[in-house]
Amino acid sequence: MYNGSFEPAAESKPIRDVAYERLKHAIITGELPAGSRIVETVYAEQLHISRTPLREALRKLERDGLVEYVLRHGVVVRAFTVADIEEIFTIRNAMMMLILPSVIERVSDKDIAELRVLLSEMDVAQKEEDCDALASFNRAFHSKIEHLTDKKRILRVIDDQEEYITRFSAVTIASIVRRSKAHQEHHEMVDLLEKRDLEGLEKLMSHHLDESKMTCLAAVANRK
Amino acid sequence: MYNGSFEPAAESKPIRDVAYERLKHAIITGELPAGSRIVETVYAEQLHISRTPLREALRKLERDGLVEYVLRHGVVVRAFTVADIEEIFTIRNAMMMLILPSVIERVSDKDIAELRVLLSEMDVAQKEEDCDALASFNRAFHSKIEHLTDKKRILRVIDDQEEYITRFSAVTIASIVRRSKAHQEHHEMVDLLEKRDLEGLEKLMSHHLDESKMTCLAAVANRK
DNA sequence: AAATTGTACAATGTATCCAATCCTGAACAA
DNA sequence: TTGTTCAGGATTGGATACATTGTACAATTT
Repeated sequence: MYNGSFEPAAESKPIRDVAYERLKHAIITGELPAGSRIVETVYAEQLHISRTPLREALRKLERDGLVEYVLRHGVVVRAFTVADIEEIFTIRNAMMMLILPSVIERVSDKDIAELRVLLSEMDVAQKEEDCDALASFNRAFHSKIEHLTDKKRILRVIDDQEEYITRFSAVTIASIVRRSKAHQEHHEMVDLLEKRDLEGLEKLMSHHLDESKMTCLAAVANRK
Repeated sequence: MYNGSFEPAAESKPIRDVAYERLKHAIITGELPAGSRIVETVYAEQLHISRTPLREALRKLERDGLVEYVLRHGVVVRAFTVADIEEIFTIRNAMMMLILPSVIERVSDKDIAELRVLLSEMDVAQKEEDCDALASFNRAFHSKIEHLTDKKRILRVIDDQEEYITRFSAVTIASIVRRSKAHQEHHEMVDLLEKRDLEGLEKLMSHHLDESKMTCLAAVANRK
């Protein structure tokens, strides 16, 4: 079936994965707010696919914990409480501490150079107050550092948790004060990485994540 | 469709979840060893269901990380390396440390009494060298302690990781020396819980998990 | 008016069908 | 023997059809 897009063939992945990513993105960005009911027929039609692949996507989201399945009632987007955010950052912080030694051990000069390139791009976004770009660079920056580890399973836990809070990243970055402080800390992180200073990096990263948590909690509390 | 069983109605959950649990169990117990290919039609027929719910079950297993999906080739049961086991125990240990304070805080006298009942059942299994029973009691014991926390997300991470190692629990328990030592430690744990001794419990639990990891690693290494 | 029952519609649960792709192996040529 | 091609079966990907369940609301009864 022709879906109206101009993807140049390839069609490298199953349509269910496309649906999965679309829905996940919609949930993470808040386009589909907590409590939204996802009716199979509606979204199948909207994505121009049949119910079968859509349902497979929903099963994945279910295991991700992003949606909740109610027996014979379909799936509903799950809500996040303050306690959830607390836990997510707690997990993320603890896991980060577990991988940092391997990150320090494995980081190459090339990696550091690449991180500095990213930083310079972030400098621009920071100066221009382009929050969207900053949010995406932010994520790329942290992701790049995390992926220096060889601990694949721990990394996966971190990635999973980060996915949950991506929906709040725009909110977090909106705080001008925090934004400039965080930006500075990113520079410091690369410096510490270059010096292979594990202890310093542990302290800074832990602090960085704590601050991020605080801003996130404050932002979410304000929402109400 | 009538499936030949005598379940007295209820039929509380979708057939896809039954398939999911069956397959998960088969993978965890090793009935489906690493590398096994799961052909949809074969297992659909075997479980007397159609491919649709089976595929939904596979998508869940995929997100669990228990099987790997190969494009247009279906799913294959994933293998566990020594590094995987290392990481799983590392994660489990770190997460356990995060929830223990809340466990100590929330444990009631009733909980302790129930744990002591479990312990006495384990005494019997230990004396009779009933390894199967012991393995299942073991899991119940740890599960009960962990579920005393109110940190649902951290608990979920722990549960996820434990699922992965359940397939090795029988192997771990087979070691007579470790078995009796572990049994003793379980008694000590309840004592420390009763005394609300957080620090002592942290130390013991961490040690307990480390020993468990060692035994597990040794057993897996021997396999080769 | 309140409660209850009946009925139609809407949504999920499951099965089946068709299409696209991949793998295998036989046939054949170099 | 070795490589190549092509036919056919096996298997996944996706769409559709059918079955079951739940819900809302109207009609009816008390």
